[in-house]
Amino acid sequence: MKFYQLAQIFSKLEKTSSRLEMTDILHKMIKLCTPLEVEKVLYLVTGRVVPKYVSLEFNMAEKMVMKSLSLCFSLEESDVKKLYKEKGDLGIVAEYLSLKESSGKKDMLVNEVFERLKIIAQYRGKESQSKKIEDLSNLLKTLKSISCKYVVRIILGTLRLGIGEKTIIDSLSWVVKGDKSLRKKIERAYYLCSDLGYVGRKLVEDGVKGLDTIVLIPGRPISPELSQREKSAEAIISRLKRAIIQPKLDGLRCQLHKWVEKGKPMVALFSRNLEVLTHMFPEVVKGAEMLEGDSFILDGELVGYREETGEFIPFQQTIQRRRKYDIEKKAGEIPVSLFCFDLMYLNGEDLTLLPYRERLNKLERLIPQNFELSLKVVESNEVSETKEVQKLFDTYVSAGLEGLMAKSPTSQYQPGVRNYDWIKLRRSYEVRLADTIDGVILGYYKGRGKLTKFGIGAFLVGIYNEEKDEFQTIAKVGTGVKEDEWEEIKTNLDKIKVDHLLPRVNIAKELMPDVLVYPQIVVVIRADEITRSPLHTAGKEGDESGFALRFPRLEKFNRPDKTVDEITTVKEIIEMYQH
DNA sequence: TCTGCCTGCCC
DNA sequence: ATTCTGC
DNA sequence: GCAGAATGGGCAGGCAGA
Repeated sequence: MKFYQLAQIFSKLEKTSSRLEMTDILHKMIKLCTPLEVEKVLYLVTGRVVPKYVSLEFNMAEKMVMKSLSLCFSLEESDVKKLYKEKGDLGIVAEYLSLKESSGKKDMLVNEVFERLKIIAQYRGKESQSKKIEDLSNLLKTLKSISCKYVVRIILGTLRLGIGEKTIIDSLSWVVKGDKSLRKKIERAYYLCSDLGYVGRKLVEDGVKGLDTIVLIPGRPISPELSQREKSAEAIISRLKRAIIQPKLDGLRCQLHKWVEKGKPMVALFSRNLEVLTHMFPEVVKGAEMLEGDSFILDGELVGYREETGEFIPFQQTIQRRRKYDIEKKAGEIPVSLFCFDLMYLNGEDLTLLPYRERLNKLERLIPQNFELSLKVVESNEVSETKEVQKLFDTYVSAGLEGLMAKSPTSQYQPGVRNYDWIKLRRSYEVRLADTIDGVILGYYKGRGKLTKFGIGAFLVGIYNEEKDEFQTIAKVGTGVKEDEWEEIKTNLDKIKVDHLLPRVNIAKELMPDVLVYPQIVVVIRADEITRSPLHTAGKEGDESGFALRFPRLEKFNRPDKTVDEITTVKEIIEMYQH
């Protein structure tokens, strides 16, 4: 298949909003491919050249791609940037620039483009940046304009077709069966092996029976089960009737594998997105080696934890353990434990099809209660009353935890699935507990993708520093805004546009908005937490860092009842932070 | 050798 | 991570 | 309710250029 054909199909998909229709287009496209092409196309549509558990990235994002476009089409970088701001999509910019160069462009095979992209991804070390830029530029010179659009988007990982893994899985079912009845089966195979290209190729080569060889193997990560959110204890009980309740810890999701190879115990750790974490947490690896049980796969949350005091360490510190160097040193400063909550495999047996209650029992037998080597089983309570859930929630929240997880005691472990078998209730979903601030808009940024048409995709929010008598930034906000609100915000802000940074407004250069405005419009911002910030200027004193909001979102645009004199102050933020 | 920019990956 | 939108 | 696509703060590490 020619890449050009693929690009045309992408173009058609992009114009389609009905998922049924997208599935139809996609499955017909797959039918046109040879098995090897299927494999490659499926990697490409997920913005990769290898399955996601293999760590080969393009290491090329918007800045690098802009450089490549400027080289390819002999433009100043500033002009490319201008076009990007205007069109909100570097793929569209590439297509536009390529179209202006009318000379006859060649067609390339999907396979060729795939190989060229793989080469680009593989460059590393000295001069790798310029090689990537040059290779992409050469590739774009060869391709037709519509192909340029999608090549650029593949590299950026934003194909924007409205097609994700789930839709691809449905399409694969259609390829084999003519309907979506195979979805569950394909989905399970995929989430067990985490290689969509392989699953696609196997299906096309051997049909459904091709999937039978895909089973749980210790050492190979599976996609973790995910949770839905709920807003109250009541909603949880109304969905689950009975639930196993656990504290929600603020760390990194981690899957632990242990197996035996050549008589030696092996251990591997994987992140939520199947990245290898093994070498970063030696204390957890040692713990797993000491544990009885030759082979198992378990699921848990890695979190900074001081055994002596029972104190949990904040996420901002725990995450510093995700590193390549100085591991032992950091391990001394920030010890972690893996708080386990599920067991998917034990001594040769796949446990995923057992009810959760049974998996949990086996887990509790595997890890002794007082096991001290950085491995613990998370506390569980099985309840059926709303007030029991509420009580546990209050307990966990007052202990400074994120909230709770509620799980159906009878559900299987469904890799990669996000449904109401697992429900999270976060501290911040409760209005009375969330941090809310009144801030003033200091400027806004152009939007990308589907927000391009509004000319705004985020805005910068400041609070007031009474000591320095200036506005300082505390968050960028780009979520919680409805489409008509985007329009309203843009209109309002454009009326108070200023063409230079005003005195008494303190913004770090990295956060400088595309459009600055007069500080006048007051907004209510909700957040989960106040954190120290290396970037935002709120409360910043010399070398001391400022403050920022964790997970900021718009609660209310334009509070006409409040004026700029009444917005949240740095002093108040510091009080909230210390609380 | 140091530093800033950029990217990828955690949440 | 949160949130919005079309189906 | 699902699936996808917008958007956030902030950490470490690689590379290029000073």
